[in-house]
Amino acid sequence: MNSIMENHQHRINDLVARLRQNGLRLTPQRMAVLKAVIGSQQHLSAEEIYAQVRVDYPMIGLATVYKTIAMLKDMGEIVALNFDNQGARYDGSGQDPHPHFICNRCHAIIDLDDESLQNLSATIAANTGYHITDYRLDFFGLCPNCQSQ
Amino acid sequence: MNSIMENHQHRINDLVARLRQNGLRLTPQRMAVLKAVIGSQQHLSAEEIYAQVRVDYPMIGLATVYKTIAMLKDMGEIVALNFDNQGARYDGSGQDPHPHFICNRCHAIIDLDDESLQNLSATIAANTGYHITDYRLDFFGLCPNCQSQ
DNA sequence: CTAAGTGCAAAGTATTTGCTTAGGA
DNA sequence: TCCTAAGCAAATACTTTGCACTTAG
Repeated sequence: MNSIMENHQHRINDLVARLRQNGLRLTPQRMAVLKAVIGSQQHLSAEEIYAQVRVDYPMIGLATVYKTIAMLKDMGEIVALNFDNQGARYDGSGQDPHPHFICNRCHAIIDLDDESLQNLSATIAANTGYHITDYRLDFFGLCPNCQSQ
Repeated sequence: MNSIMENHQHRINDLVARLRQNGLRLTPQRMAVLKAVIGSQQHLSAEEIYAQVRVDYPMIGLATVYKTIAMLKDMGEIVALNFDNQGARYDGSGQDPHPHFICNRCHAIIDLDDESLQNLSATIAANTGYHITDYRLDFFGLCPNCQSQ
């Protein structure tokens, strides 16, 4: 078992425990949505999650996907990424807040993790007096593949 | 005339020139929307712009406001800020891309301009090979006023 | 004069909600 | 058994579009 799978297994165990703690139920639909989101390096839309979950659970409704997404957001398992156009994409990487790069041509969303950004919030907070709890940073441009076309 | 007003006047002159260049018309509605957005340090929503413009132009339609906003976006005069909930807010500051701070309690949006962020894009671009043309950075937390409550 | 813009209403998206039935604990 | 969650459809919120009339250039 590789480290990514171990990490997923750990998160699933953790999720199960926290559902029980809060009197929430462990349903197949919830497991399926969680696995779809955290099992993908992509940043899926609600429709894409829906399509993927339907492979194994053809009876699931889109509303259930949205409700489960909302629950996972509340639990801090996933993060919604909204952009100016279209609907949200969901980041299930489980990492602390991190920047993203969005390619304007192929629309890929790539997780970034640059050391120089780790202290970003602290620096701003110190300079302004705001109490910062979270941030969102997106870069837009062309990925290497699209640059060469 | 103070520097803010001079700056506004300059932008309006510039806008008029560029409208002419592109065969677009200079209508009272367009002027009113532009003035509402750039004349406010706030980051207004479409509805707020609509309400403000209606003071002087009671006949204007919301669709016209949206169409004008779209035009001003295309011209680079204003920037749309989308968040996870509700509708977009518009930044008419005319500055290069800059970070924002959003208070989770009073929902104020404040323009930031920290020196240490100026070279952010360049640093990331150098480290990753992506060609970065733009960025969006939002900090979330509590403003000083809301911290004390 | 004439093409672009306005204003209205209708259509589109993305997401949420209400309600009845199903199914975990 | 009991109460939360699923599934469906209807509702909502924001924004865009189509079209006949108006108006800036």
